[in-house]
Amino acid sequence: MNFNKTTEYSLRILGFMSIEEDKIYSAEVLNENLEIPFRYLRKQLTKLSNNGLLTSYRGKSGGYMLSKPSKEITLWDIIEVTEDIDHTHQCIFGFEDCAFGQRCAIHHKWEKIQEAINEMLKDTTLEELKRIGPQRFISQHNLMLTKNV
Amino acid sequence: MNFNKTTEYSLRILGFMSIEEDKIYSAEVLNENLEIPFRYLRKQLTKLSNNGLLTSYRGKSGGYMLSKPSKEITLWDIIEVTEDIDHTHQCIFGFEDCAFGQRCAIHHKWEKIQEAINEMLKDTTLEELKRIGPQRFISQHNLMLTKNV
DNA sequence: CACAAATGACACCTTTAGGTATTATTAACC
DNA sequence: GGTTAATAATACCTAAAGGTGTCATTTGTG
Repeated sequence: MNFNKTTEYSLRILGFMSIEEDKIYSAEVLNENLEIPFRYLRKQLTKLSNNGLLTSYRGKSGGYMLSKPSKEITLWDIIEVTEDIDHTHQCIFGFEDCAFGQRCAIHHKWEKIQEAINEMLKDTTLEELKRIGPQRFISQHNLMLTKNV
Repeated sequence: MNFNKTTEYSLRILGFMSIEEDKIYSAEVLNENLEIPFRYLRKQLTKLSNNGLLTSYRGKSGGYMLSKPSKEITLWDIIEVTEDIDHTHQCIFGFEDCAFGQRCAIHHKWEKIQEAINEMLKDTTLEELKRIGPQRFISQHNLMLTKNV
């Protein structure tokens, strides 16, 4: 009952980038601030670009920037890219025809929760994540660095 | 954002068994009624037994039975066996220290949903699943059989 | 134009969840 | 007690998610 690592990473990346949303961030910089394996981070960034969440700038002094104002990017938008299953209507038993056919006994309960989740995801924008503040992310990194001192 | 197959299967198994909760069901019978690969089903059943949700009877005319009245087994009990992560307090960003340390901006929203889920899981017992009725499960199977006619 | 510093594409490796196969053990029933 | 029909244990296989490595392409700048 949680999101996969790819979603987690994407939320972290975009959350961090929304702190200064007009800035171009290189993969290098993101790697220094977020705890995500460098190659995988790179892969993710290209994916997020290809799916229109980021604009990428190639060549020297290139990098990535949010493609839209942070307040126009919802968590839902992000998750649509990173989780490929349809999570709007799913039967807790995993029966194919449950969502639209015969309902299982606890379907209504489960549906209510799904709706609450979806609503939350659609209502929450990256703007809201700014409040995390840079120190939130950076502290993680420093923690690792200071260990080596 | 959903449960793994193992959880799904377990809910299906126990849901089906709660229809006639005093009956002993063999793996064979369960396999005829639920769409779960036989070997994997067997494995699951042993696991559910080892974790106290089912009582197993070995030898001829053996099988499995709910270890407690269905109204005393919650979905939570089941999920505790089948999903090994701690899903009570998790940061949507996957930061280790988020749950009890510095909170991320949307943590409270996420926490509310988690609580709703947990509450639902703890409140719902297998008793409630009886209402699915046998035809709910069996129809799935018949669907496959009739295809071959 | 050449070099350096960035991303893009694509193939490959690793770990884990999901699924199989085999052999051992148990217990009812003749 | 032997046979048969069930579960138990354990090891192995497979597919998909997570993670790496290499080389090509782009672009700012001396």
